[in-house]
Amino acid sequence: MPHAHPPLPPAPFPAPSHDHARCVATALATAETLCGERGARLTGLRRQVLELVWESHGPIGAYDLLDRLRALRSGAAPPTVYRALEVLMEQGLVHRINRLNAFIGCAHPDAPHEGQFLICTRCGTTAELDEPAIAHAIEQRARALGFAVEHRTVEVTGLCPSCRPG
Amino acid sequence: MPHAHPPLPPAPFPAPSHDHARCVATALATAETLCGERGARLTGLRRQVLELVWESHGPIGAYDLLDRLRALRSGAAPPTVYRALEVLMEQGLVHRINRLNAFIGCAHPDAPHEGQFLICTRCGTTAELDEPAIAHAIEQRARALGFAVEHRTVEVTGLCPSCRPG
DNA sequence: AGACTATATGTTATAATGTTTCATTCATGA
DNA sequence: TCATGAATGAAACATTATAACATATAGTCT
Repeated sequence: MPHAHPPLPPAPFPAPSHDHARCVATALATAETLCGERGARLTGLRRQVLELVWESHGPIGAYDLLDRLRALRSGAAPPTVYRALEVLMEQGLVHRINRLNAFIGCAHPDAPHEGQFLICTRCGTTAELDEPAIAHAIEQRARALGFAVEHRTVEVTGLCPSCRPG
Repeated sequence: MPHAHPPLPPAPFPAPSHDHARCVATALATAETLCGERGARLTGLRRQVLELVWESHGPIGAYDLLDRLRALRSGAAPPTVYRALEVLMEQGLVHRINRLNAFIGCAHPDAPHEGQFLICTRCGTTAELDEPAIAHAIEQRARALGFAVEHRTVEVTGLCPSCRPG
């Protein structure tokens, strides 16, 4: 059994009608497991924030998260959200989309990585890729210039299969 | 003479000691020419802002620009800078680095394009690439997923040749 | 030139995003 | 149980960006 893949994450662009509650539940369960293995603490607050991030179908801003969090925790303030997000990002459970000043649940949190994102400008649905060809193309050119890569940000906007005409 | 290249822009990572005043002068002259050809108006203000952007060796934030601009125009306010930057970006004379909330002069303003950036985290020097292999790797994967690309953001941090050890 | 028009800039206020600081609470282990 | 460090609460503040409206300037037409 050379390829014992873990259960596959949702397809890059899930059907608009998919059972998103299930995505959320799976993501939370995975997060619990990973944090358990790592000795990281997925506290009530962090779990709530992660759940809110996942409940959004696309990237969601910190202040939108804050609004939603306040329904659960009346005293929530900006640092409440930002601190939780910081930990979640450290654990690779959430990614930041710089272009949008927004956050999204990581589709492949098992191993640390930096995602590559395809962001639909119409419906907001965002697919996370982890495409070696892209990373290699960047790495190769950087190396040729003597540049030692630390972090790669790849954020692509456009129209997802459901939104594009034709 | 099949390849009548325009004068080459500075190498991706210019030596720290290079004559930057010359870079600035060249960039401004090019901007004048391009705007003239296009019927775009490179006003005094826009020219000043473009010059300030170029005078910085790396990406520079809008409020840093504003501080410097105020030495030239006492009444300058945030919109003064942002509006100038907007026009300069429309003309492809300046790029925005989302990761840094900062702006940088475009190295190849002749044709419209989206740059790919290698940003040194130590000295701030930033190289602009326009590497088809990177764009193609992204394009190909997107196409395979049925995603129609509009804009590509590629921002890579790391250490430039002058700053990296060894 | 004079009047008209569109563009550009000045000015003030405000929105949106993100951080610092210090106090308090909570979990954990000696 | 008490000491410790981590997590959260709470208030203020910093940074980045835009909205709205007034004024000025440049280009055009007659």
